[in-house]
Amino acid sequence: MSGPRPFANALELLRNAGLRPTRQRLALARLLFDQGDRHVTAEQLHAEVLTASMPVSLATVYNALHQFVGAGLLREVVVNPGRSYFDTNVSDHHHFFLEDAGKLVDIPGDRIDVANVPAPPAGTAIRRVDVIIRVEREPA
Amino acid sequence: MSGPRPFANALELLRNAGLRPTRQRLALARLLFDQGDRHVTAEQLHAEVLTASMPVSLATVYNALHQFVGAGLLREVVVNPGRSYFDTNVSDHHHFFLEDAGKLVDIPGDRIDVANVPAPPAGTAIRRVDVIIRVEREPA
DNA sequence: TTCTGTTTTAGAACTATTCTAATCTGTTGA
DNA sequence: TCAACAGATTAGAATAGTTCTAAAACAGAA
Ligand SMILES: [Mn+2]
Ligand SMILES: [Mn+2]
Ligand SMILES: [Zn+2]
Ligand SMILES: [Zn+2]
Repeated sequence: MSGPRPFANALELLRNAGLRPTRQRLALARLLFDQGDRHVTAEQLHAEVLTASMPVSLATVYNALHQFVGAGLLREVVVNPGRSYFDTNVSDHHHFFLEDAGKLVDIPGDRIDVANVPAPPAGTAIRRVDVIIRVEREPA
Repeated sequence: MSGPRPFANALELLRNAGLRPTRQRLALARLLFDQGDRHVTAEQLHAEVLTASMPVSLATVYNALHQFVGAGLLREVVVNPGRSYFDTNVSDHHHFFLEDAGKLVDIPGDRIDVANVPAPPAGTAIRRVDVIIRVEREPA
């Protein structure tokens, strides 16, 4: 019956991940995980945390993002050269990429079938399958 | 019965694309299109053209690559943040990405079925569907 | 508290790419 | 044949995103 308990969640999240719950990491974790699924860039998150009047350096934002990826709390999505997106949805799913707006939109994993995938090259194993559907503003 | 005629092909290719057949563009087109399908980075291609003792500036390599993409002779493949690959195979196909080696391997378009693709967000149209299968060296 | 290893930080460094503006070249048509 | 001119090339500077460095701050243990 009680609502979400943001602070406790972030604290637990970091503890579980074996990361010291510093002020900076708590602030970033709350911004990332207290809302629904998100796709953010490092600079976006940095701007957000400053706006929330919790100054965190950009280096710390990058450090935290990579630690969160390493802990399986985030995944990195590559759609654009020269800019990474970090995705709070770590379940099996795919993406629309709205090129004009630079926005990612989730496609649930079970809404797409990737069938007949050939065997990977000798000596390699599949780590992940990414389907990116690039969409553009519809011609009028 | 005659073998391939590289020079004539590159010349024709550029003419068809509405691009002046300069020495630099001819050299780059030959390197790109006279062999089978290729996936190169700008720096790789630059190194190749220098080795072929045809000095071309890096700026020109980038200019030409983008012009070739615009003309539909190449497609850009994004798998890594901070580095673009250019693909001479412009037919409908997908990729294995060997993360350890930084190499792309083609998967013919008809070898993969992407089914049940949901409708794109309102006001947008699908431009392209990219399937990237990330593989890693198999654990021994 | 004090201590110790971890984290944060400002700013420098780095990498891939793009830009600038001066020079050069391919093409055209007199 | 050769100006003339638009288009192409170039070296080097600039930019953008990210990573690195090494010094200061901090969290947690004792
Ligand atoms: Mn990264
Ligand atoms: Mn590009
Ligand atoms: Zn997602
Ligand atoms: Zn390819």
